[in-house]
Amino acid sequence: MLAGTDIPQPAAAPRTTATGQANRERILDAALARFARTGLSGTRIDEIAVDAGLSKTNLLYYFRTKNALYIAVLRRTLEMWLEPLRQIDAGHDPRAALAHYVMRKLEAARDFPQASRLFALEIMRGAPMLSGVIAGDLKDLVDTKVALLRRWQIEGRLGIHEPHHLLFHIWAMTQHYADFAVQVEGLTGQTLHDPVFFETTRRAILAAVTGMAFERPQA
Amino acid sequence: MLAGTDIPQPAAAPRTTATGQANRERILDAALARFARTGLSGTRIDEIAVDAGLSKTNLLYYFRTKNALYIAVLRRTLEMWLEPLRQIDAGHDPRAALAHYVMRKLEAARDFPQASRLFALEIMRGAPMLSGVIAGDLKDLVDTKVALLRRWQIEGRLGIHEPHHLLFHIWAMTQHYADFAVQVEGLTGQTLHDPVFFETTRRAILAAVTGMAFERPQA
DNA sequence: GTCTATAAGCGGATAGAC
DNA sequence: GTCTATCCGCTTATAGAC
Repeated sequence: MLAGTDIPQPAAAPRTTATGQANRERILDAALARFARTGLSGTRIDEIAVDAGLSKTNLLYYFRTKNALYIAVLRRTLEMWLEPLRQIDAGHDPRAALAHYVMRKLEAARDFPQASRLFALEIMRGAPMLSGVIAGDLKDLVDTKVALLRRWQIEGRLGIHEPHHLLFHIWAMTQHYADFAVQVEGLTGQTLHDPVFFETTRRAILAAVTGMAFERPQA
Repeated sequence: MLAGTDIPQPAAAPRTTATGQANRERILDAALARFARTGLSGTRIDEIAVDAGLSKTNLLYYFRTKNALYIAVLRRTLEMWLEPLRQIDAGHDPRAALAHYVMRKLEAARDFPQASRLFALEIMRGAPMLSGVIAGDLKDLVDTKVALLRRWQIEGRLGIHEPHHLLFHIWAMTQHYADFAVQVEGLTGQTLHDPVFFETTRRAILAAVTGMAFERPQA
């Protein structure tokens, strides 16, 4: 699942499993919510503890340091972040595959905006904890998908633009609604939780993707 | 320039102008670079001081508190952030206006990525310092441009998608290359400073915009 | 596993001389 | 305007009883 290009594994904390396993989960949930909003340094460990219904000391029993907790959150969220991209595969029609990918990513932006924001913050500060993943697992995955897109191009089933940009732009547009939700809501009064707004957004993104992938380029 | 929906004005600091005005500038530059990377809480005031070639105490002579400095940086950068959008106006052909806007935004992503990141971080933490701007100046500006886009739609010169999304997606795609530059470079080995990469990026974005704005929607 | 201290350090901010 | 010295609060982390 995660190879040598892993997020550094923090010193193991007690895993004796019991009610303690539930605590662990609640801590990770609370930590994700906080870290995704205020970042690593902007988040206080006792805020997380309160959110999780524990004392600060007790939290530190489960995760020895704030940084270890942060890394644990990053690891737990990573798969959710990578997974939708895995689903693009040669078995599908390019158009259907891209439409499906957009749908998955937009659902993720609606249902798990924190995951998007967590990685956005991490990447924006230079990805000190994720550089290995970006250069490793993510790059491998992206390279694979880019190769597939190129094959589709050669077969004439996809437009001429550089496949990397196609992926970047799908990420950019879908994640925008998670990362900048405050701005989107401030300017339109709406969120992806409104089914009509969700659908309008999805169609606009799809039109953009279609423009990149399936239309004849202009002179 | 900035109305009642302003960023809160911090207590005035000495403006006696001299060599001190130059210091002021250097502090603001250094602060922008730091804040745009590590955010308000992740940035230490003495790091900024060192970058600006001053002592921490001396920095605090010019800006009484870290927060006041942060607000000053935000204010100084705001116009750069808003300006490209102002240039879309009725005098232009829709296609040319959008192409010009994409160009401006992508140049900004290349030349002033810090501005983009600064506001991205601020918005992601819930925009505590910018909520007034978003609800005020930015909303007014966006509303004006959206109205223009709608007029173009009625005249049949623009596609059927919600104009807000057109703007959001242009922001998302262009700013992606600033905000996620580390990831883009990690995955492609390239940056917008490479003229070929810049041009390829620009064309892909334009194709997306064209898909949203000028192509017949699919069934 | 959870609690009550408490240590330890960092970083923002002030006082006051020069 | 700039420096030295210092304060003080906040936050992470530990010690050790229950």
